Amino acid sequence: MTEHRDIDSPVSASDLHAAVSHYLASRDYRYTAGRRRLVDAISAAGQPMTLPDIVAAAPGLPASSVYRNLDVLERSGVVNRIVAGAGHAYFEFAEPLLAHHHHLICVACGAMEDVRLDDDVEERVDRSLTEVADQAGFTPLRHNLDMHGYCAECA
Amino acid sequence: MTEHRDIDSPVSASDLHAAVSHYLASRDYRYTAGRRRLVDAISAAGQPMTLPDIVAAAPGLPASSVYRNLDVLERSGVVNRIVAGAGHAYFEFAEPLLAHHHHLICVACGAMEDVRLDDDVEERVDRSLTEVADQAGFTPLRHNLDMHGYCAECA
DNA sequence: TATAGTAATGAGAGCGGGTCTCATTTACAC
DNA sequence: GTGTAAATGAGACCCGCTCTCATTACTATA
Repeated sequence: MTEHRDIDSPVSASDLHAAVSHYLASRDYRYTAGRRRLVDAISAAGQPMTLPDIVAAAPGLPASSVYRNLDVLERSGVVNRIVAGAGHAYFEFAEPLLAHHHHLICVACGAMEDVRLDDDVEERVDRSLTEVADQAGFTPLRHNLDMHGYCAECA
Repeated sequence: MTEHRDIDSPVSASDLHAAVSHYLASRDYRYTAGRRRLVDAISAAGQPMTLPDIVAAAPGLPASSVYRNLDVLERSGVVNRIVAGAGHAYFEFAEPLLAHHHHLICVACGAMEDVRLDDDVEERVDRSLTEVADQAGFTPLRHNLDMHGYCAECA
């Protein structure tokens, strides 16, 4: 299982399990074998995965358990759920475990690729959004910036 | 049915039907009574609507016809489908009929509000994204920038 | 105005991603 | 060890959405 990561991770692979364990423990969740296999699969992929991707990477895990544990991991801040369009949702590590980034989403085949923007662009977007949110009495948690189009293969 | 629009529309209410008719005709679609009622409902709401919202605003329209006609309107570039998370998708007028904008999405109640950012921020985001897309051999169509958090009522 | 021919409609069955239930198993606390 | 609570797995279930198909409404041509 090769460790491949398009986006630099702030957490080294060796610390990943320790970090996840800590996140889970802070919510009184246990870091069981099944959840460890999930984390391994997502870590090895290095890009957003659907449930079939995950099951393919960790065969034998029943769908109901995978969905439930992805939910637990999401609730604990370990994983983000990306609902891009029709079909399956995508999952990847959440921001503390993976650097802030965005997605190129192919409207033809659904492929999803991680990309980073310049820090100053990020900063300006964040400032602008926060300002607008304030005016609306909205309490920001995170923003979500995706680009939709055709990937290299579908273009 | 009061005409209420959070985001300024580039198309006046009186021209709306003419514009929609033109978009549909360019795809060899007809502007039928049912589709006209859909457009009226979305126009009156002035914010993204789910299917139950639309049926409530235009009672009597069967769900299958509404979904099919929303699909036709989307294919013709009249309407955008916003898949924000679990539950229903949201629909609103597409960019030529509604100024470019983004969304504040409440993670608690699912409410969705339209907001605009400064033009220069938009421009920088677009330039930055296009650059990154080019490097990946990705052909951009549009970008999607949403803020997730708690709305004024759920905060 | 009659007549095709084609698009649109409505009702309901069907699909599929995701969730719930519940009996069983596993892991932590004492 | 023992008691208690969490986690698991299998499958039924839910629900947003799409498909099918018979019927109806347009539209184009003569």
